[in-house]
Amino acid sequence: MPNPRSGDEEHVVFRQYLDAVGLQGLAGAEAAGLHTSEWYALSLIAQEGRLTSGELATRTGLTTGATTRLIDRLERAGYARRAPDPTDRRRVHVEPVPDALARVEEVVAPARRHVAEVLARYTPEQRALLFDYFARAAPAFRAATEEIRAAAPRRRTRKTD
Amino acid sequence: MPNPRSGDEEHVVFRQYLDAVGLQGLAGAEAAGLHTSEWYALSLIAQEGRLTSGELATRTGLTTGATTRLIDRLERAGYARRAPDPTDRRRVHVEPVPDALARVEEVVAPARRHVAEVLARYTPEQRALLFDYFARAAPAFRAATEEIRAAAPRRRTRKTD
DNA sequence: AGCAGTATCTGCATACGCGCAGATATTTGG
DNA sequence: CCAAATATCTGCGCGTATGCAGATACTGCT
Repeated sequence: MPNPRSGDEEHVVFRQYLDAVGLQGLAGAEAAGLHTSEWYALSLIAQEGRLTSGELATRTGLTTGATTRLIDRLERAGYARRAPDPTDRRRVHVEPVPDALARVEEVVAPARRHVAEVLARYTPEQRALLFDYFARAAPAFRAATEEIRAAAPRRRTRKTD
Repeated sequence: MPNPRSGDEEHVVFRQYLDAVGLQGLAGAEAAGLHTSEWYALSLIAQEGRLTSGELATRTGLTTGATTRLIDRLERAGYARRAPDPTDRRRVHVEPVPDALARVEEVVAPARRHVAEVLARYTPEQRALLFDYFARAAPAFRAATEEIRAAAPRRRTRKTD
C-alpha cells in the first residue's frame, strides 16, 4: 500500500476497517454455529428484545414459512425460544435465551480483547471520544443498513439471466 | 477496573456498535448478490491483492474442490478473475476485478455517507484520532478473526494430515 | 525420459435453506 | 354461532453449496 493523498488514505483505511469488522462478525457467526440469516435474525431479536414471527419475517425479508423454519433452527440451537402472546394466541413471540447471548459474547470475546488492547494505548479522554463515536456510529450504521436493504432488489436466485 | 459502572455501559455500547457494523456488512453482501463465503473470499482476495486457489482454500477453510466452484461463482458474477502463474502453470491466481470492487464500494456507500455525517461533527484533530483508531483496530479485528477461526470446531474439512 | 508429488478441476451424492401454497388455529365481525 | 381475516405451521420441490474421490495438467527430481 503506497502513500497517496490523505483523503484517499482515509478512504482505504476506513474500507479495510469495515472489512475487518465484517469478517470478524462472519467468523463469529460461524463459530457460534449460525448461518448468516440466523445471525442476522438473532441480532434483530436481541436488539428489539422480542419480536413476533411475522415481524421477524418482515425484518429479515423472508416469507413467513421460511421464518418458521428459521425460528426452529434458532430454538434448536438454543439461542432463542418461542413465547405465547397472552392477548392473541395465534401470535408467537420470539425472544433470545439469555444464556445463549452469553455464548455469543464468548465468541465476540477475542475481538473485544484485541480492541481493548488498542484502546489501552489511548488516554482516558481519547477513549471517551472513541466511545462517543461508537455510540453515534451505531445508529448511523443501522440507518445505512436499512437504506441498503430498501434499495436492494431481492435477487436471491440468478436463474433468470 | 477503575469504574465498573461505566465499564458496563462501554460494554453495551461497543456490542451494539459491533452488531450494527456487522449487520450493515451482511446487508451489503446480500445487496451485492454475494453469499457470505463469497463475500468472505472476495475480502480476502482484495486484501491480499491476489491469491492462488489453494491458498484461498486454506484461508476459507473449504476443500479445493469447493474453492474451485467458489472461484467459478465469483468469476461468473464478475467480481474476480483467474490469472495464470507465469512460473508454475498448474497454479491459478485469483485477483479482484477493479470494476467490481467499485461496485462493492457502491454498496458500502450508504454506510460511508452516514458515518461521514457523524465524523463531520468532530474537529479535525478528533477525526485524526478516529482514523488512527481505525488503522489500529483493523489489524486487531483481523487477529481476532484468526483466533476465532482457529478455535472454532471447523467442520471436517482438511484431509491433508 | 520416467516417476512421484503438487495444484486445480470435474462428476457424483448429499444437505439445506427457501419460496410456494395449502393446512391449522385463533380472533374478529355480523 | 358462522364466516372472513389473521398468524403461524407443514408438505413439497427447486436451486445451490459443499465434501469426496478420481481425473487432468504441470513441475521437479533422479
